[in-house]
Amino acid sequence: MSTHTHDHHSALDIAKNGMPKDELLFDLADLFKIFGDTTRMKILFSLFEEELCVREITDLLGMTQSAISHQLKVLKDSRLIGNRREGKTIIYFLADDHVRSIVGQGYEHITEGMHHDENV
Amino acid sequence: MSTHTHDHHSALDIAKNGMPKDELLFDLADLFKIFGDTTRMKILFSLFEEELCVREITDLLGMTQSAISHQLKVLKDSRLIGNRREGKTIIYFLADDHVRSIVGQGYEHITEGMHHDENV
DNA sequence: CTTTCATATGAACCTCTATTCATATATTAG
DNA sequence: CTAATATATGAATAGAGGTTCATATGAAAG
Repeated sequence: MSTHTHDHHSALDIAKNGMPKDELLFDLADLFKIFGDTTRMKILFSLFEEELCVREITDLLGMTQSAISHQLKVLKDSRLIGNRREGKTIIYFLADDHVRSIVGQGYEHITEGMHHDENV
Repeated sequence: MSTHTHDHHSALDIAKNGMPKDELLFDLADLFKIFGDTTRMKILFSLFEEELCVREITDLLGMTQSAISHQLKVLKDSRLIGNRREGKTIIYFLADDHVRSIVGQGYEHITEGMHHDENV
């Protein structure tokens, strides 16, 4: 499927190689769409600290169990989180460190803007 | 609750200090929402290479000038891009390197996933 | 088995947002 | 001044996505 010649190219190479295929752009936008929702962001922040079952996340966010489950599915489909069963409960956890990296970069962008003046 | 002993100082500390204020979460989600659109992602990729005026971006993406201008405004309001006037044309450019970092992390997450089995 | 607890899921509803269309603003040329 | 070019913007439309409601699935207890 992929005819690329990269083994592990730094992320910045995407800039040098011109416009990537539409499919990649679509996938990228799709990934960031996941982060672009307050509920999902709260879930991710919750899981930054520790693994949690659905009930715990539901209580933490003060939302309905259904809404949480729906968003957990979205997050899991994007492989940002994983889960395992323990008896009747299901435990969710962060899948990898990209979540922390991505959110961290976003955090920096936002907080840096706070020190500057708005010259628009 | 928190039984972790991690000790990094960086933006990732946000993970340790518990759930941040709702306002920050909202701002973060809002920032990522910007990246969660194919048109805006294409614009950003275009600007990875070089500064471009509105007409050039419009031609590159093959969309209407109005649609592009609307999205350029969204990107500029989020301070992801900047612009300057040169005669009648207005040149747009990336505002800082957070854009590259954030998109790069997302790119890595996606491409790494390609080596694994796809279970959706 | 049936019941209870924990989570998942499909459908409907509603809000949000990206595009289009028409028009406005700004700069330069004549 | 008017005309032409380049970009911006407001309103309306249409589609996507998040929450709710009702229900289904799955595991353990009685």
